[in-house]
Amino acid sequence: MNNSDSTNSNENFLEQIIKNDLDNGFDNTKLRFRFPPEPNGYLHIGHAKSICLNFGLGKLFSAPVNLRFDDTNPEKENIEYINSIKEDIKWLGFNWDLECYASDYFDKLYDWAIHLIKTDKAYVDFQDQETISKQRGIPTVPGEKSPYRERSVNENLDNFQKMKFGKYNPGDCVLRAKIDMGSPNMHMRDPVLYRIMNTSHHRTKGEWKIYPTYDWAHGQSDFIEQVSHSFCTLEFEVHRELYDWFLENIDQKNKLIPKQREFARLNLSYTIMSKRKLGELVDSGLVEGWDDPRMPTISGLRRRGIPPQAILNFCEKVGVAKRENIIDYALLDFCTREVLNKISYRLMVVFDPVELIITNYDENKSEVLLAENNPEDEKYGNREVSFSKNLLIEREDFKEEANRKFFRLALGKEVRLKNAYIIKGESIEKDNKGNIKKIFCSYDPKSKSGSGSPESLRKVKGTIHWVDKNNYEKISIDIYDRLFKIESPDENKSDDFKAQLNKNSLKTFENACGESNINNVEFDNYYQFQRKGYFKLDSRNSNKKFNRTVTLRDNTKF
RNA sequence: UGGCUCAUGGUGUAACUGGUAACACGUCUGGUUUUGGUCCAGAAGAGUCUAGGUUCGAGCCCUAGUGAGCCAACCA
Repeated sequence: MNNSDSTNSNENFLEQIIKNDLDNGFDNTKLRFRFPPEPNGYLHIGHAKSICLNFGLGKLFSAPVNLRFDDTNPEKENIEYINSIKEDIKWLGFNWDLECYASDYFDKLYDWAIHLIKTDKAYVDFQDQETISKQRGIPTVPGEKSPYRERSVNENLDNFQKMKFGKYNPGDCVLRAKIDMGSPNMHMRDPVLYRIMNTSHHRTKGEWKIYPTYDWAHGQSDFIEQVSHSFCTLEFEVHRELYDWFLENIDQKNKLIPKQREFARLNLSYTIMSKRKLGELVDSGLVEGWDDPRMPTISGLRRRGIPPQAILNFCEKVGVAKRENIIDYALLDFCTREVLNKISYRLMVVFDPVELIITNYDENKSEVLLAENNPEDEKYGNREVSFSKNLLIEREDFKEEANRKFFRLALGKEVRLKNAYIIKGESIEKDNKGNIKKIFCSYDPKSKSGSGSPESLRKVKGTIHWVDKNNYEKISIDIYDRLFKIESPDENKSDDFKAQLNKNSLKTFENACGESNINNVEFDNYYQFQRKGYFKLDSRNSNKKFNRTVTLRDNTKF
């Protein structure tokens, strides 16, 4: 399960940056990383990449990793998201050092803002948002200065304090850094540090009327926590100049200055990574919730039955670089199967049953047969499965006439019943619509599986699963397909991304028939329904509903 | 006055301070198998965006193009 010796042989460019710093004399005891989610939604597989990266670096360099909630926008954030984020990280198996909140630094941030004003590097601007936006210009044309830009320090101090104490209303004014309206980098054209909001914050409640922007809060939070390396995704690359400017201009000396570096975010084919869009799917009821098994959220993957180790392996294989990418969903499937094959308990479940009658089997007889729980690991032991004259098999496992590529049951053809006997198709009975109602076959009494008899050792091409018609349990099964019809729905910038949804992403089998052992399944275990795929008990329903995690690899060619 | 970033088989990632491309997934063969699973063996598939340059030698360095992404929220 842990292929670290083969996959870790190449270090990614962020590891190389850290090693270079170490080689150049950086004190390795000063290494510290952080994972800084905004609590405005649930974490998804893209965040998993970042989590694996940051916490993985922590493990590699024996350095602490903080969990920091970037909670600077109370209008979008809430406690439910905070709790889900913590749960997901723990489920993935990581432990953070400090649990931090940007909101814990609001006082310090305020003091630094005062310092910026006093050093004539920030000012209160009373223009409306639209005017400020226009003045900022466009990337190819320099912006123009705000008429409030040259007000006196005392005036700015006074107004900023009034902002803080609620003397102004939202939209009346903002605090801006005084940097360079002519910079080719738009983020340097006097960015906003504080805006006024009357919204109550989930942690500071009504204490603040002003809230810091991302740019003003993030780097300083890294600094306060003495994070050595602050890794974020590519879109923040243009923010780096501002990140560094703030750190240079706050009144703090002789402390470690964090280094921001950027890597490419993860994209998965046929799904989306935008928290906003995922939230829209939830709000519009198009999915059952953030943890809908079709969602690329960590909670969705968990509910679907993907084990945490599979996600860890996936993130390892995906790598870390600066190139835009779309990862093939097949890679996630591979990682899932690789882990599940080793740890899942096998059961037999018939999804779409048709009756099979063994003509030469005694009507009053029944047997208890032995079946392996996991052929990959004998420690999983065996289970007992009941067998009788009347069975149920998968409708698609029978054909009246079959070509040479069809390895299953057909008239005149032999096939093995998994864990039981070799049978031969003899005849069928149809209803007046032509649907097959019953399949009659004969069995070879000496071919019992595991008996060791020459007959049991005979080579027959196909093996099919079955359940005893006199002893089975009805269960419900949800199977899933890709959420979107197109490979890269996130590329669609418009809001009608929902039009690209795959309407057939969910299919339910209400009347699947499982061997009676299905009564003993446990929620924490993973299961393989033989020949059908991997399944997990659903977390929101009774113990009779399963989610299909992923199919088995299938080379069927007929 | 535009700036920044990226470009290697179908996909993703490698290739140490230059020595004619490797690994994984996927695809295709064959073998084993009481899961058309697993496992085992093997194959095809890029000559590294283009054009120049430096060099004995360039995927790596330089120049110029081309293509893609990001930046003009009081979002993060």
